[in-house]
Amino acid sequence: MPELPEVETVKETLKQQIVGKTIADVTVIYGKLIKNQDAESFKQALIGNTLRNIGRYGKYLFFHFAGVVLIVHLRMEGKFFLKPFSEPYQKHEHIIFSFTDQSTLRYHDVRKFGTMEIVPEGTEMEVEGIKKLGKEPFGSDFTDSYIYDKIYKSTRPIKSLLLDQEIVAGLGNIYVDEVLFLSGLDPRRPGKDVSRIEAGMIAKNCRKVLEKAINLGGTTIRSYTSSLGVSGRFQNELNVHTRKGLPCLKCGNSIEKTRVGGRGTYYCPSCQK
DNA sequence: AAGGGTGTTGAAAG
DNA sequence: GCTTTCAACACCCT
Repeated sequence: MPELPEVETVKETLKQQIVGKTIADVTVIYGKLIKNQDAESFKQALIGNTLRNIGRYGKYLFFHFAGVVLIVHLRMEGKFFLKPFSEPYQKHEHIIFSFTDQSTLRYHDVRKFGTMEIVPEGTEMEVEGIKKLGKEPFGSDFTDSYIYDKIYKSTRPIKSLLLDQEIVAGLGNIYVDEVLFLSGLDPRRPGKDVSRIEAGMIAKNCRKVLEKAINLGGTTIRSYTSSLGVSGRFQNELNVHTRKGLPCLKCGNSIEKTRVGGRGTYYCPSCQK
């Protein structure tokens, strides 16, 4: 479930549900999710600690405890479920955080791509993969010039550039397709062939798409189970993504699917040049 | 019914 | 450097 709007939704939901709870125990079933640390020291860093707050940057979640921060990336299919202690473990539940009030937070990840890492408080922005993240599309410094400077020399397709987290933090496959549709740009167009004006359209449409998606609780497609905070409604607003063969909502021509930078890509051949 | 595709990203290869 | 391909893993769809 993980692009910026979905991660934001998870963050907000979890904030309401578990901030203030104290960890009584941690059960690590699949330890490979944990980076730079063994399961035992991971547990010891958390047991007895109270969750103070939850933050987000790009697609990363930050669980703030006293002295340490737990950094989580959901990758392709990571989900959190809040369940009573008595509930038996289910398949694909890899790490269980038990709280002193008998509730448990369970990390569920069919493909096991997600990551968890504990770092000292205050060092979280220096962590590999985070320190190089680009700007999020909110805020006055996310401008046509910011985008243009990042792409104007590149031969890579504009879609790949916008998926690059070092350029825009938080966009993923769904929302990039939507941003390029609204901007009227062919996803295969090389970055060097995108004008400053068009870069401005991209900046504006990133904000538009992400804000709307956040307000609707994100997008839920191909979800096998309902997960905490992931009953999104933005799937009803998609213009191109998942709409192969359906009429373009702007011009009526058929939406096509192709492959750009190894990713499935939906676009309208007549609206996007 | 085997093979390609999947909301991601880092490492390896060219 | 910069760009492209592939691997990590399990499951769904053709």
